[in-house]
Amino acid sequence: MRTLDTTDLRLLIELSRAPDATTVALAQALSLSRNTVQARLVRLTEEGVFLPFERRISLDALGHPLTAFVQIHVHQQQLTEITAALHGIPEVVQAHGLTGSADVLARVAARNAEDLFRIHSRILQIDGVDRADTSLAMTELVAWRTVPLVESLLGG
Amino acid sequence: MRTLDTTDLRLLIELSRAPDATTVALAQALSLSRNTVQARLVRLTEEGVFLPFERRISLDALGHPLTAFVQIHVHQQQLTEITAALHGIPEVVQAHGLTGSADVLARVAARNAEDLFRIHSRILQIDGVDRADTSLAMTELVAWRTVPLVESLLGG
DNA sequence: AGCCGCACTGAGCATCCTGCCCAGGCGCCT
DNA sequence: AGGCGCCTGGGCAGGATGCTCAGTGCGGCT
Repeated sequence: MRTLDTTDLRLLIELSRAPDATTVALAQALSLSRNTVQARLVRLTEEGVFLPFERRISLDALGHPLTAFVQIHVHQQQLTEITAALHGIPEVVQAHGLTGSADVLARVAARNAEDLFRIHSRILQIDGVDRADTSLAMTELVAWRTVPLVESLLGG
Repeated sequence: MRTLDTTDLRLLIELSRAPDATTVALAQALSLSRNTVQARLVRLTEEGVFLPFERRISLDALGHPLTAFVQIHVHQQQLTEITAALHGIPEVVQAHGLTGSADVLARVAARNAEDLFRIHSRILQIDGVDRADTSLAMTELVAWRTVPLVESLLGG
């Protein structure tokens, strides 16, 4: 993958500041020509720099204000089936396979405490799952951010 | 917060399918008038249904292909200062305060193994941090998704 | 030096979208 | 019946889009 240059990074920052800016607005914000911005946007898109729009949908707004992390201990041989089962639970918003012990960290969205309990049980019932420890997220101490990292790449 | 109705949810799904669709395109995709779609989009925006654009920036593309979860044990009295310190580390992409033991789950993006080690050390050096256990994410078994949850709300 | 490739620029043009307005229809609740 | 909220269809000016093309500046290559 090509390394993003300064122009790309500045474009990303400006886009974060004004997600709905027109190409023209972006161009004059960065003191570039419209053609350049347009070409960059196309290239960034083709390179997969932009993750799916899904990521911008608020779980809060969907009536699922609770976030929980479920640490799942599994029989590694059945990881494929377990992954498929997790896909079948819409409240499982994301899941990662971790190093070390054979376990999975799943991120779950729930309506309330009992809803969370229900989902937890459902995960436990998956074949090959040994144990599941749920931790409820109280506060988002650091809200998802990428801009600081982008800025650090700019040599800020 | 108002509960999203069927039209809102369908709009979110269509937006996920075609993030750059024009209002006109969305309107005919949902068999609605342009005015309706426009009004809905404004309302959804005002209600904060759309999270910041930042969330769509790929950490991979930024040259940080490694994702790690750092479980941080802290002195709860100093949580405010610790949070500020975490904000000072650009590689800390997100952090949650968890229930139970007094700890924080931070999500970290790193260039490579040594970079991760460096960040880990930097977290450890924060005043008030007792311990920090890093788990490297090998695979994203379930990539971030919200659409299944939206669909389940539609009664699918 | 001379040449090439690459990226950016500025201009132009037809088409389409946007943001805004208004009048009217329909279902729902009081 | 009347009022309210929401959707529709129409209209309109201004602006954005997608595309093309010629020109320019810069670095690398021979």
